[in-house]
Amino acid sequence: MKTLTEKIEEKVKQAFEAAGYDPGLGHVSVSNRPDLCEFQCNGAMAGAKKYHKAPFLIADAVAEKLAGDPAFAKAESVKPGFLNLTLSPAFLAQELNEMAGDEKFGYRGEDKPRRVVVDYGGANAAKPLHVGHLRSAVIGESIKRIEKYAGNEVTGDVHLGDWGLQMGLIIEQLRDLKPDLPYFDPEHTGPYPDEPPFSISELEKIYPAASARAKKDAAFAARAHEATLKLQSGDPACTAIWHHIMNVSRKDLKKNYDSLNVHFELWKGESDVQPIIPGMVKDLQDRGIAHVSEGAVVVDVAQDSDKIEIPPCLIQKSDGAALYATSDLATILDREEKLRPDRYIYVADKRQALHFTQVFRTARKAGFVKPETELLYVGFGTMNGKDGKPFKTRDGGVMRLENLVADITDAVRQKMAGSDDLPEDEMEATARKVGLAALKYGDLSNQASKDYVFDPERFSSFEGNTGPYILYTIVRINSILKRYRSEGGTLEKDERRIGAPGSEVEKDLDLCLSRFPEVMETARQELAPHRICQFMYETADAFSKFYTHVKILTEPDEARKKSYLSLLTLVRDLLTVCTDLLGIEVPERM
RNA sequence: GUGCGUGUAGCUCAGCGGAUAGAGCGUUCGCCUCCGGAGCGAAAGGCCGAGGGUUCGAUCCCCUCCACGCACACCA
Repeated sequence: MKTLTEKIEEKVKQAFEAAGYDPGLGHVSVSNRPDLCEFQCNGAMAGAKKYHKAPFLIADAVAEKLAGDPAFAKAESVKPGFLNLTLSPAFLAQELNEMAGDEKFGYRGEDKPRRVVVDYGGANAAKPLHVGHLRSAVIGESIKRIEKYAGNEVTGDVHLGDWGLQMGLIIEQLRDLKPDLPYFDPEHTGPYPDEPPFSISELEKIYPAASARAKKDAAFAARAHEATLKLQSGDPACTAIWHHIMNVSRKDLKKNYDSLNVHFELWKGESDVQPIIPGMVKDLQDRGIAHVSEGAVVVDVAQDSDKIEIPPCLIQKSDGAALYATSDLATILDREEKLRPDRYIYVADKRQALHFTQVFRTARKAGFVKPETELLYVGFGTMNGKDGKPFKTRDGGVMRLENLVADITDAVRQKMAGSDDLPEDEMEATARKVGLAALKYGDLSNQASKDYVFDPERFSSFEGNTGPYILYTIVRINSILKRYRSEGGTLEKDERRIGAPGSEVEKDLDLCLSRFPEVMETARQELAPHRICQFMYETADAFSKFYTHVKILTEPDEARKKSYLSLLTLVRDLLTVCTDLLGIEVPERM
């Protein structure tokens, strides 16, 4: 179905035309003076010059044409040449009923379904998730859900960092810790054990220790480098260890992402694409797209239209090793073969902007993707502490993601202590859900591209524009609906009918809800979850005002009561859809 | 140095060509015999970083400058 603004705009354009003016002037937007009207059109002022006429004369003529339309309670021309539109209550109610009856509440979704790959998460094998991974996971998951809701066929790929020097570091550190393992016995023949030689907690200690050691101990660093090369050339012992690292690590990462309610369709990694790299590099050189420069293989990606100089994309080091860009390019080839995406979305730290420009240009230049394939990059800002600097633990270290979640869950649990008497286990599960909501909403309500200040106290507050407050609103509505049913009331789908608003607060709530399809439209186009957050808060706010001013369950007029309850149902449904789009779960009670 | 990004209320952030620039927190006043007060009503608080320009109209577009952040081939 068409969005409300589109429907109104259509009418206004017709009116412009009927009055003898260019219908293109009839652009309509939500009023920025809600005290005066609900929608506005400023086209008369834009057209004043063209027609050599005072703008208010044009607006007057258009308003006159709109006068008889039952959709409007008022269509008036004001001062310099504004066209102020107020909907008739019946028209507004009709709009809401159409929305309520629609599967996606009036959101059309994408005109034709696309195949979309979302590359997010970006975890590294053998390293615990830390705060740096939070944004990619949370934003990526939300974008993925938004794309799905738009009707697209979406694949999320965690794209693990599983092939770098870290593997060599772990192998060599393990050699020193457990020299008796068969992997380090040069005499060993036959298969290696199936059991991993370490647990996840051991593995998590091995890596940081090795990494720190390599910085001081040049000999150790050289060994690690050597081991990495051996792994990359297929050495059986190194490969066996690598498989253990991957199995242990992947299992743990999956568990951690699951607990964040972040799920990937694919668990690919850089290693998957290694076999096709040599062929790809050769192909690029053969076709003259890549060339050797200072010993390295590069692709020139500068374009004439550039105002600045974009440095060439480096795809092979002078020692022959592949790089970040190389594996990203090979991954594109791989995805083209297996998934044929119409749209690629990369969710990564905004400091990687140049890298993605280079990769995208190379992919296009080499013809790896079709010209119409969209290559998109969502660069997100840093999560800062209250001091405005990147978020750290108290002693200056990197905070593990699970500790961060635990902290915010604690904060939530404390605030919930005085509320409902929930049984212990439900309390725990609820605190967890609310905590995650606090964390995710706190993140997603900011524009992704900007840095933001992480303030657990503020995010976990149950007041104001926060995740917990949104959840509270949903839970509260559910509680009212439940109460109504427990008192014998019924509200089957065919009984639901939202009536014309009978008060200002009700009308405001109606108008707010009616914007959902447009909000979704912009959220998808801009890949901007914060638009959804904004909608949610406005809705929750409008609901609270409505709720305090209108008695619902004690309303004597039965039809009106059902109308209120139908409206509440729609509020609840829309908010629930939105929480789901953000990857937030709603508890039963809180 | 070159380029990109950011600068909006005390703090955290929306808005980004229109009429009186919004919200949350914080502050100050009101409102709990009432469907979950985790709320509602009100007040105070802004040369929208500075200066030019384009426009009937600029927080928004263009130019210059200032401040901060970030990136600039063999890390990912």
